[in-house]
Amino acid sequence: MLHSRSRQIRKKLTMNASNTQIQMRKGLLEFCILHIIKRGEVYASDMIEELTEAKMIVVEGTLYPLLQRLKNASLVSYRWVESESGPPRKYYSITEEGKQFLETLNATWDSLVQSTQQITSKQK
Amino acid sequence: MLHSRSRQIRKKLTMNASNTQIQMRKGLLEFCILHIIKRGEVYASDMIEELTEAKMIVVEGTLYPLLQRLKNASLVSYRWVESESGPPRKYYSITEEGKQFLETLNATWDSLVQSTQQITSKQK
DNA sequence: CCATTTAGCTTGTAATACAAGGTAGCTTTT
DNA sequence: AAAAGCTACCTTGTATTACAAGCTAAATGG
Repeated sequence: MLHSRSRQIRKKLTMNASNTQIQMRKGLLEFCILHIIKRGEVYASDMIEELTEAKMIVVEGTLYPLLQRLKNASLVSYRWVESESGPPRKYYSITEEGKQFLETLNATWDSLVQSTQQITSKQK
Repeated sequence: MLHSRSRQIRKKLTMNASNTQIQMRKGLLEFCILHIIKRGEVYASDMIEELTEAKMIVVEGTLYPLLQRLKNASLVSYRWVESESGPPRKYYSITEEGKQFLETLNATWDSLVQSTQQITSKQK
């Protein structure tokens, strides 16, 4: 077998609180990252820091592919910036297209929160 | 080829508002369905009706597997009930375990909303 | 030169929603 | 009674995303 290196077998997580959090987070990260980038040029570590402060967990293996998707969709752009202490960094900015998309995401999120509110607060 | 029957090729949807809504909804349906079932015995069409009223779109192909997952996790149970106009229905109820799980989901959701609020409302 | 840190990236897996079908029971129409 | 229609439940294949667990390369410090 080619990939015989010990990759940990992930436990099945269906219907478990930790998995539910992961599932609920799907799509939300994209929204949050766009908001963070919109506030000003940032690179990956800045983003992770901001998200962590807000208790929104994200790991690098999630963030980098997400940034690539945003870039491919022309919602963000980046430029290389030399660092004073380490390898160069990709600093991201939002594009006009990204700002417009973010507007629709705001509406999507608000609508979703409202729907959920309506369903979960309804009485017998 | 065995499955040569014309199954519509789904358009790639990455970074598109409609897909984002789908992604954001992930995990949320489970939460909403548990809430609906907690309020009293219901069958699939009742659930779809309630969700649709709240503008939370869901199709049967999503709902039935979800109900099976909830059942397998012992979070809900069901009994067959004869209908006056059509085939029998599965009426679902929440279990004790389901109620407890729902409590943790409430916390997960609240926390997620708060994190998102913090990130998306922050100023420069 | 070598170890460490930092930055960016890749691969394989798992979970969920959806599209687009299908089967079977019951009712209504012909 | 047969055909047509509706209702309820279910299945299969695909797409998307997040995660675990790795990797490479640049810069720094000893």
